[in-house]
Amino acid sequence: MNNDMNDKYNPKDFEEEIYKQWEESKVFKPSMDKTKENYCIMMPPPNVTGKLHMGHALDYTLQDILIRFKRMQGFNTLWLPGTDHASISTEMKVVEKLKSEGKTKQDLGRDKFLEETWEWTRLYGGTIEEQQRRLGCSCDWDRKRFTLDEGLSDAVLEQFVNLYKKGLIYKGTRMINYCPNCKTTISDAEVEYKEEPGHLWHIRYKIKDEDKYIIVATTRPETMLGDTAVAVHPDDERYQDLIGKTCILPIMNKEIPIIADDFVDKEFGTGCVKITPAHDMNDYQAGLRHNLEIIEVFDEDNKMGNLVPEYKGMDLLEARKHIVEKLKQLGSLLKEEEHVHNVAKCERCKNTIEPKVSEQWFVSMKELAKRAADSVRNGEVRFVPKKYEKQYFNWLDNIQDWCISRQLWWGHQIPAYYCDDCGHINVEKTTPKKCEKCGSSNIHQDEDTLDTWFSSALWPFSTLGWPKTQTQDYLTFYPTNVLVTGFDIITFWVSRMMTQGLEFTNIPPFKDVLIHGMVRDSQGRKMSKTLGNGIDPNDIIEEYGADILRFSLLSGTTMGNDIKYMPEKLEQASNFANKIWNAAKFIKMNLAKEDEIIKFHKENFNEETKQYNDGALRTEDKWMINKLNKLIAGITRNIEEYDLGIAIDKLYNFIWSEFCDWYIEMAKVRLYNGNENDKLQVSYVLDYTFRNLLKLLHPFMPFVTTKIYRNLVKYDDKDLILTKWPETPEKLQFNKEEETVEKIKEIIVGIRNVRNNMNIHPTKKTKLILVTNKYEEELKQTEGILLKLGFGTEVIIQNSKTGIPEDAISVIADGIELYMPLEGLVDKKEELNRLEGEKAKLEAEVARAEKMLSNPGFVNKAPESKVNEEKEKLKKYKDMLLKVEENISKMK
RNA sequence: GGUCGCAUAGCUCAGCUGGGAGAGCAUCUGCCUUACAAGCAGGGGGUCAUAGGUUCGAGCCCUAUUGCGACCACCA
Repeated sequence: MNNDMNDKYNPKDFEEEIYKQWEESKVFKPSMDKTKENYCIMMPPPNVTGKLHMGHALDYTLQDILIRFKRMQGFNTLWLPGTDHASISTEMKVVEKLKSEGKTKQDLGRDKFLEETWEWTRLYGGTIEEQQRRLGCSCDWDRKRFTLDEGLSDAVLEQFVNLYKKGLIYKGTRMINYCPNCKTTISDAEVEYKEEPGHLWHIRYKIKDEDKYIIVATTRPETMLGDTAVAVHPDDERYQDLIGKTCILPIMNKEIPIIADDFVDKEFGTGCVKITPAHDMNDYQAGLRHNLEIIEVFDEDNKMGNLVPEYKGMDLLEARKHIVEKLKQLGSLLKEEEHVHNVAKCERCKNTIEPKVSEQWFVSMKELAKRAADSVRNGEVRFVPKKYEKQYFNWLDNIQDWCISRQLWWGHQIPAYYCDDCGHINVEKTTPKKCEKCGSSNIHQDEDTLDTWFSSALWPFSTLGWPKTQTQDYLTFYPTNVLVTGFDIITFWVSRMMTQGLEFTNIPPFKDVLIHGMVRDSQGRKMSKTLGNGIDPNDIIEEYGADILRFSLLSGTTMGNDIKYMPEKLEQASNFANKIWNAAKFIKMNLAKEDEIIKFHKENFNEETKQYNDGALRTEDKWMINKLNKLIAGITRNIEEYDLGIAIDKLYNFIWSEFCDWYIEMAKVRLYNGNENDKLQVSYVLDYTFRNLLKLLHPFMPFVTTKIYRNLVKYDDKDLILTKWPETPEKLQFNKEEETVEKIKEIIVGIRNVRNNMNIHPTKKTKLILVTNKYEEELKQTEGILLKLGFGTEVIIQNSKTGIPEDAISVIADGIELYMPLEGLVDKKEELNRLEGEKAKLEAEVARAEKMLSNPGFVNKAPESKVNEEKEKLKKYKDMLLKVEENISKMK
């Protein structure tokens, strides 16, 4: 046994060291044992330059628990880590850095910029990996992947070329979301909407050749320069006479048509909408329907264009002021009212999105999406919890084509090559020498790169070698077993892995999708940089240790619900770790010799029948083992069903209450009585039970359990991480002994209760006189326990109440009466009070049971077992009530 | 606007297919009992949001209402 457990629980002493040992001894790697079932999880790749935050910590903890559990169960497990190149955010960071040096990315040129960015990722890229190690992640670092590494880039090219040749990728002119700050297009999924206060301006446009006006309402008057129509609802009685006429656009003094289109909401504003097809999604669609001209008001840099020279180059908000002023002067502005509206924002940088008409690359999603949705609908893939299916279906059923081209350099450059002579687009994995159509060698590659999620979508199989499908890893681990991620990423990532996985491998990339909630602060707010309310998991690991962080993230949570992060949980977790630590110290200190314990096991446990020899164990040992077996079955089922919060709380309560508070206390009787055989026997069970509890707890708190496990009896050389997950032999059942000890516990609690009530000091001990006709044998076997835990000087078991002093304090249990003679110390009045209280409780119980049993509905319709249960309770409580009443009358 | 979720002890939350309301923290009382005062023992505290319904029986199932939250769509 190691000799290093004398101090207090201090995770700093061993967490990093243990992790290093694990990593060096390669225990995280799959066994590749072909006789075993495979189990694989792909770690959602964090941004390469990211830092570990609470959401990650939760995500990785859940995965690590599942992986460690399956590994212990003997599966051939792979947990594959890696990072994502995160095109926009990484590029933005490098652009920022250049800016601080007074440079732009154009100054450097593409190649130089990419070099710079690689350098940047090398500089900041290792941070999160180190933090994952600190957290205890048991992933196979040798298989680590990066979305821009060679293999994954090849997979991306394969994907693009393949989809293009099938016609599922196309280049087209559409209205897309453009972020003026990131200077790139983004997909629908990357847009979020935020309510913002603004204004609604009512502007009148004169009807041509008439002395009438049509009034439109707009939140963006600066776009009016590009208006090419005014629309009303076709059924709107107010404007029937105007449909088909034209009106004069103020400032531009241009004639534009008044059209009817049913996208117009009659109720909103004036019921008339100005149509600016170049700068609004709906207007664009209307423009297409009515064949309207598309006039761009803004230039490339999102400044005012040259429609009105006076405004050229102006910032948009600046121009808005000028235009509103101008409209006032012209008498065209009728009203300006406060108006709260939803504004599209860039998910990455929070800047306002500018809808823009532009030529981009798209993935045609309809068919792909249908297949992805169906495979969840038909049960091939299961969401846990199920409620998140809705979100998934909602997205896929209403999907738009996916804009995948980005005006960025950091990422996979689009493998499309344009012929400068004939204009043909060549799409190939490698740079073509000649145009496939005209043979010209004047060709150039598309400047744009692909959406980051285009490569992430392949993660479950590109990491295993795809498009090479004959590799051992691919054949062994694909499809993966479970994807663990937050609900916020279902649309971005889960749905895309599903569509691409099904398209390219014909199998869903995972069987289960485990969705967890968000980690919020103690007031339920999102953790954010601007609020400054974020809790840094690295600080917690530093101060409390990884086990504590892991426990605190799981205890008292339900899968899929948000987690309010309470700092108090850290205290609870620390206390728990400390409790286990102390229990370990106690066991280590008092245990019989190791070789004797091993010998005891060999001599008394039959490996074939999985049973103990008669007499090998005492009643309380059997109670402990029986309860342990039930726990093992429960925890195993909980983990398999992803009820990890329930599992850890069960373990907490079991270890603390059943094992520490009861069994260890009972064990002291035999440890301290000077009998070597007793000591050996109880040592064996202490070690056996604790060893199994550590196994159950290991996936949740891997470090402290490993540290302690190394101090227990060594049956073999296996470290805890590789030991076999406990099983529950069906034959090893001690239900009767369990019942007996529960009965003893009931008596002991009764004794403590009474003593506490009467303020009897622990040093004042009493005779314990037990009256029973039912449990004589059981009580004899457990005398020692009663004596120690019941503060007894002597245990006397008898069949009748003869010889018991009248003023003895009584504890009445079902089938057992206990009397404690306390000569003179008893306050008769107090005791009578207490007994009256007991009596009232029992009377209530009797009344309740009688009421149920006198209800013909219950007796006739409830299951027989329930009725019998109630009958037994009634009998029991009536019996106890009788005894209490007897004692009351005796006292009086 | 559409969809979904949540409402249980002072606080944070559990509560499996309906069968006597639980945990942690906080609080109160008594204990330095040879693993642990980061502890031990005991106690108090809940018309399970509201109103109906189904049922012999509802925290749990159904309907409506109220309050909170999330996602999607988006109204110029």
